[in-house]
Amino acid sequence: MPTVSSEELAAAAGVNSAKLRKDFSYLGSYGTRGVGYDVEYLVYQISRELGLTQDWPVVIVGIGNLGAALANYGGFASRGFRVAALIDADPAMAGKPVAGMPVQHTDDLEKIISDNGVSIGVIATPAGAAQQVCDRLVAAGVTSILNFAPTVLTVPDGVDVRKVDLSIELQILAFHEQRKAGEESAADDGDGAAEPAVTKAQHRKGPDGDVPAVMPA
Amino acid sequence: MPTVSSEELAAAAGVNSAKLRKDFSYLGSYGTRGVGYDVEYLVYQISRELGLTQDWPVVIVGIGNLGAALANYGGFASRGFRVAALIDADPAMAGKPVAGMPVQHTDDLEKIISDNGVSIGVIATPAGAAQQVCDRLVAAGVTSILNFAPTVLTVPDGVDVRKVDLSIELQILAFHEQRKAGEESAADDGDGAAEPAVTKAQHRKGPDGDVPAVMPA
DNA sequence: CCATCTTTGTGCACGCGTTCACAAAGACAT
DNA sequence: ATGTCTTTGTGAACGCGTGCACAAAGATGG
Repeated sequence: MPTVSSEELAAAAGVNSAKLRKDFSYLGSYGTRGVGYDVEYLVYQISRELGLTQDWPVVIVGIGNLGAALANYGGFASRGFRVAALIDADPAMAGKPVAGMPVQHTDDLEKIISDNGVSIGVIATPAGAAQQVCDRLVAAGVTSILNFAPTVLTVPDGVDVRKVDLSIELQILAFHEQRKAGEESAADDGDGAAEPAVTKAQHRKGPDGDVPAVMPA
Repeated sequence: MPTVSSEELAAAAGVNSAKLRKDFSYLGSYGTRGVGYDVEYLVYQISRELGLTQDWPVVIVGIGNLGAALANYGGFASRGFRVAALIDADPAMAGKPVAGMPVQHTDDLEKIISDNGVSIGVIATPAGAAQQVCDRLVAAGVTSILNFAPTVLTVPDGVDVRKVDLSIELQILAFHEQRKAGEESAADDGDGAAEPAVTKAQHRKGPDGDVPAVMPA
């Protein structure tokens, strides 16, 4: 029986082994003292807790470049997601195959949701259409929405929304890039993690008090 | 002079006003006691600290659906990013316009990076090509990489990498969805934030000890 | 010029998550 | 069976971030 110790896993993941053990204990993944964790059992338990063993039908609304990219994305299937339908408002798109699947028209949205028992919807429409699409998804029974449109969606209680802003990650990189350029000496640890600008305030109200210490010249 | 108080901003953002004031103090954004913060000055300071006032030329490598979607994404320009070039390995793509810009061939990658002074690269290639592209970007002088390919990239010290996994957000939604379905009674607070599975361990090593309390039946 | 009022900036305390450290548990050898 | 060795599971301590509460600062009015 192949096993791993919390120490090995922690080293591989770069975290503290005690924390890892405590986290596992929350999931009830009992290991064997003196041996470690049964790999296969552990994988199964974590997969199950994360919902990876379940089949999640999703619909993608808005089949532009992004929608098509999502439809083709291989990572979904392996995580338990199944693209049940592609929906677009453009009549010219209807029937056209994308990722080996015909695009359906927005008119049939409610029927598609209901027929496939979809509870998760992905919105990849332009900003202007997002709220309207969202409302229809919710009305049709969708209770979780992943929003790629640059709009903040309003939803009733009980519906989860997560917004993906493709430029935020880029901004974080630019932020670090700026700091690299600003202070050539004080080297960044470069672990890629977002970190607070300064650890301790360094306020001076003196002559040049309007240029805070943390700012690049 | 239009101003805002920390109290107003905190209410709008849904956070504690003291925390907001403390955060601002780290940036050196001095407000005026009895009045609040000068809106214009505040916006400028935060923009500057975040690097929004700077011009960041970026290249996008891999102009498939996702690359094209990124090239067309409007959110970049408004955040200080400028798409300096689109690069693809397919000779058939070369010269073809995407988002009003001709796609260039991978052969010219190094020259493009250097000519435009690019320090941030976006990888939207298939998984197989990502590491190779990454190596060339780094060798050409790129020090920050945004990776959309489903691979973990290896880079030398001093280079920042951020990986965007489009299915992670979906997985978080599915996780909550699963919990909604599992325990109809114990209602989720529905704030959309990721939260720990349980707040306190509830271990029992009894007869049915292999079914942890947090697991759905 | 003084009093009053508003809002900032921050010391301090609280609470939560992480880490330490160890007892308990099981494997394995003798 | 008994002892030793390894690794888990977890109580307790530590550290850090958040929130409270208040003194300081400046505006505003009499």
